[in-house]
Amino acid sequence: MKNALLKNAKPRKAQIKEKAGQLFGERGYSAGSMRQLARIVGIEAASLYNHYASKEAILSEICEDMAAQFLRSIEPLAAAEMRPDLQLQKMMRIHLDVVLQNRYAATVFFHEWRYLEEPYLSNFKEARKRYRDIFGKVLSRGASEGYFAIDDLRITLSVLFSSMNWAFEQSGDPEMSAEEVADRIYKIISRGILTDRKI
Amino acid sequence: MKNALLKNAKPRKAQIKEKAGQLFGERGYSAGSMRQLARIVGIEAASLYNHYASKEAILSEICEDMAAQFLRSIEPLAAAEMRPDLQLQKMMRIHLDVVLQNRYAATVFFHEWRYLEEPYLSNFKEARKRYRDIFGKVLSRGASEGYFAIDDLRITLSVLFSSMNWAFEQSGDPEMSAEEVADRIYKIISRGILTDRKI
DNA sequence: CCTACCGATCGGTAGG
DNA sequence: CCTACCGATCGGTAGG
Repeated sequence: MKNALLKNAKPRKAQIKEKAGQLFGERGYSAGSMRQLARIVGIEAASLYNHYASKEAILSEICEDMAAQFLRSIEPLAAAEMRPDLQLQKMMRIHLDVVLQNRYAATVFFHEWRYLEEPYLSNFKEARKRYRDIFGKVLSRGASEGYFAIDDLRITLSVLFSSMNWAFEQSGDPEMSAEEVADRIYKIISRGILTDRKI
Repeated sequence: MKNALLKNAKPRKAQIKEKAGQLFGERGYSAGSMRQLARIVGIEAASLYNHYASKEAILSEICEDMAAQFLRSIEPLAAAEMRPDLQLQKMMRIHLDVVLQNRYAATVFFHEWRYLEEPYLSNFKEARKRYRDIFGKVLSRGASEGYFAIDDLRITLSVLFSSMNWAFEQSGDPEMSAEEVADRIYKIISRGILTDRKI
């Protein structure tokens, strides 16, 4: 009986969230209206408010979901003991896998988080920092163990995440798997594009 | 006499464009209204339309300006004959210099161009492609001359531009010069972060 | 989940 | 460059 109630309530809410991710990802949070969202979902605009208290509540849930999924996916691997270069490569594969499997929500997560208000904004930034620090820790350990030469951790992290988060931005359809893309980016960042040839 | 007329007309229009870059960069194009812009400039909203025909006209001019400045800045260097690795490094310095000297407009250029409508959108994309191809050509030449090892040009360009265009995103104030940042990114992309140590 | 509706704000225009 | 104003649309609420 409780199940029956949830069965009616949950899919609609999840559907709203999914379509909102699509709408906000394609048009942007500000430009995508609740009426447009309602039309996509197939209900009236007012009915959206039976599932979410506000437009921002939808955005914050999308961002929180993505933050949780990124963290949940990376944590087992972050705790593993392995060579830092191999660990970094695997973490990049996982990160890009999460991005590719949530392309719309990930776009919102990367682009639209700035429309969050407090306290959502601080929560978001904190989760993002925690995630970033997990990668930072691997880089630091790799440096102290002699695997990595890192001049500036902040810039290295910036290059790492920029490369990963915008890898699927331009192309409409991904011709490559997340793993392929991850490995190609990993190769560039780990070995560089210079050959050994010296002139 | 003609000068006197221009002297009154031009600064106000340039001021609107500058403040619009700031507004659209900070709040986003959709969320930044013409009334907010008017207030920042210090005139009434209706008066903005004496200088620009529409909100989108302001956005398109900001984007066109940036596209022109990027192209104009890089072209002399792109035509020079020099070692491709050194050429790439210098081009990265120039690119980041343009970004840093136009932080707001560059933010709009990177984030808000998608709100352009035709024909502005196609013009924008074409200019961006031309600029991208200039870097692509240097990479290709470097590869064919044995300086670079490039598995996938599209991904390499994506890593290159993502790294550069989001380098100043997180930090409020830039503690580093454009040249310093460019050189650090260049080092990562050219030599990688791996040491030569083999296990 | 819908109908009916709210005040606020939007981009933009007329006319001076 | 301003006052005065337009229709459209916004996020959201009341009440059932």
